[in-house]
Amino acid sequence: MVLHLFNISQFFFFFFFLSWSIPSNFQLAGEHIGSAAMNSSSWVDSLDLNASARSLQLETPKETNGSNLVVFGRKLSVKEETGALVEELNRVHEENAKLTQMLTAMCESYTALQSQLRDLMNKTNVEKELSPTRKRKSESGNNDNVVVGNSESSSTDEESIRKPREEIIKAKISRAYVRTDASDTSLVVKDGYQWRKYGQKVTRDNPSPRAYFKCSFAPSCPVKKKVQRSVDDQCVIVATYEGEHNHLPPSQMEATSGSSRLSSVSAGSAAPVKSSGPTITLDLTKSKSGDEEARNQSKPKIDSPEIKQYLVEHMASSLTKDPNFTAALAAAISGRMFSTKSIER
DNA sequence: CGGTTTTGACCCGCGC
DNA sequence: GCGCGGGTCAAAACCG
Repeated sequence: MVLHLFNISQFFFFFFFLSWSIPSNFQLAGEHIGSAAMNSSSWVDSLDLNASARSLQLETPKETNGSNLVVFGRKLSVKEETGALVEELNRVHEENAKLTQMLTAMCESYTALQSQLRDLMNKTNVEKELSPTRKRKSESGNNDNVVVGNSESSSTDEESIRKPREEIIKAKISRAYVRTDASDTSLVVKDGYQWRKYGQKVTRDNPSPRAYFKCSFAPSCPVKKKVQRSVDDQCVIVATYEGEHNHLPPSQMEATSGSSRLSSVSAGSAAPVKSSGPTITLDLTKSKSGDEEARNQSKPKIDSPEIKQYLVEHMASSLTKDPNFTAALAAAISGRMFSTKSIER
């Protein structure tokens, strides 16, 4: 019975710890989610789950001590327990702060590395894409964005009047390169969003067809994407995104189970068939301010109640999937029921 | 039955 | 003006 009391206190301690530690972590995730993309929630999960597991583990010796006191020592043990919990809480909080600090440093170095990589890829891409002859205006428009969107400011008034909408869209063009199996003919890039294919064309400069997609939330969401295999390397799919989503991904969980994924989600976890190697993904934002755009895309979203709601739900689902947690929860609840019954007597 | 994909037709800008 | 080529539309087919 006392053992169950300890369990229930662990249970509440766990939630207290969770509610204390989560906001700081989430805020941190919000600061860096632009660079870390969708991975941030996963480390938040693992961090908290590990911490909770550790806290449970650390308290197990007390159970044996408490069980010796049985009935008349209950009040005393609860007091001791409270003191120990406060102590433990302080310790865990300190540890959490340290971890947060480490994480911040890690995220900063990650961001720096990513920007370096982006610069490098932009350089090589500009060299590569400026060499072939450009016939179509739409493609040259993309290249204008490669040259850090100079055309937007330097373009003539006539042009801007003629195609104002296009200019706006061009300002938000980004590209993603996804490595897939060459035998995989489907032009599917799983990026967490749902797309509706509305056309396919064989272009002149590339034997492989180009597929045109609109966001499934269209017309409320104006985002489009073009997907085509690279001329140089048939294993590489080039996805060109136009515009910004004004909503959350329908299911970010689905995005992690695809054959080829955007962002740096671990490549080997759930891609049994199609991926021939590690998925190399580079978000080459071609607009004037690539980093700014990435931040703008992420920052307002992480602060929005939808994201918070999603993270809470994600957290809850992760917890319920954890057998240790469910076992502890069941034990705690049953323990609570038994203890209250015995107190009533 | 509703949503998605396919695919030929159409539109539009550009170069000649 | 005409042809070319990229982008889009929309009806039919397909699918769960």
